Amino acid sequence: MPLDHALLVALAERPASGLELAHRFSRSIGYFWSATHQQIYRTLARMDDDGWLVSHTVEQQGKPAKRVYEVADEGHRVLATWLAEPADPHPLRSDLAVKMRGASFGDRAQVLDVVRTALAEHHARLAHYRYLMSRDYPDPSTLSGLERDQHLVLRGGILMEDAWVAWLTEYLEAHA
Amino acid sequence: MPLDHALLVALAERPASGLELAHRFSRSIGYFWSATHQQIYRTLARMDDDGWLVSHTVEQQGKPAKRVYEVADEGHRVLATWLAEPADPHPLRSDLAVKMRGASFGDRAQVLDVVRTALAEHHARLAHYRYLMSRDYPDPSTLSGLERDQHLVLRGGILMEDAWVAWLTEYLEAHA
DNA sequence: CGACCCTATGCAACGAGTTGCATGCCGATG
DNA sequence: CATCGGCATGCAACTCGTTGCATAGGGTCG
Repeated sequence: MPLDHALLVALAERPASGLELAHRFSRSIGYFWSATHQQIYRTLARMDDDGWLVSHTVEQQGKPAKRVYEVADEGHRVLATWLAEPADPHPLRSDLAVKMRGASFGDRAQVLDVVRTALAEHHARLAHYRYLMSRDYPDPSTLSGLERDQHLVLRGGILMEDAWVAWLTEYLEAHA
Repeated sequence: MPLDHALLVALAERPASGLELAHRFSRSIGYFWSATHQQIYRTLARMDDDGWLVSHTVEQQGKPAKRVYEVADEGHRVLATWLAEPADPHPLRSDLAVKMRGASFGDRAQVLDVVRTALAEHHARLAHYRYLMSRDYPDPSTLSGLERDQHLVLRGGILMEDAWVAWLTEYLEAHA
């Protein structure tokens, strides 16, 4: 599984410590890729062992020292190779879809509540993405390279959330 | 992870053997939820042990006997309870999104090829979903209960694939 | 009839992801 | 000053998912 590669991309964008990565993954990146700090620490240690990364400790004032990782030459090679490989798209894997499909085997009113809660969540995410979009990329036509790609991935998040909102809204209307 | 519950829904719709479920999961259901036969066999055995299912062997002509599972009372209780619980939506977990974001750290032309391949795949899925839609639900307004839910989930698949196609198309156009 | 594929089930081993907990230091709050 | 929360890292145990392989019967094609 390419948590390795997601971390390589994140570290290629900017070197960071384990906890900083955990924060990034629960913010901007994390809307597209989740990971706990455990997983991140373990994976960083392994990639360091394998020579994909180099690390050094950084002393801080008023905080414990942190271990900052950056991508080594070997890591850049691994990343470039992986980027050129075909990506197999895996399906939704969504609890909610299973619940919607199975609603007639339980209390339908309760399932509709679950769907309403999920819809509110997706609305909130969509609003947050739009906020990030206007804050970070007010003028998309001027972007290039890394920033353009980041912008386009955020754009994908918006399209996905739009689709979720449309879907759940349709579901609720059909059961109104 | 709710492979358990996905199987309960599938078996509540219609009792089946392990292999039949594996086939269903690689066809209609599998577009929204993938599972290998291994996983299915193991999970069925555990659910049977736990009393969620009852099973009996069915002799066949010209084929080995199969073990058909159906949902027991306990399984129906578990399913109804689970259906009423809130569902936490987890994010994309998409290799492709990571590759698009990291494209500037590799050979961009190759990444664009990867994206083109994925786009073709999503186009194909979309066409297949539309085919299933017109074949199985030619007149959606007349549906009710289970069939209506199945229809709405397929509809969700179409909306998701639409979003993917739009996203990848935008990405390719931005890098044209 | 031998090779091969399909049905049908399953074991074993591994890798990935989750959960709970532990450590140690610092700063702030009461 | 004692406690609590945040920073920073990590161990251990568990579950979930994947991969490779095994078995055993039957059908088909050259």
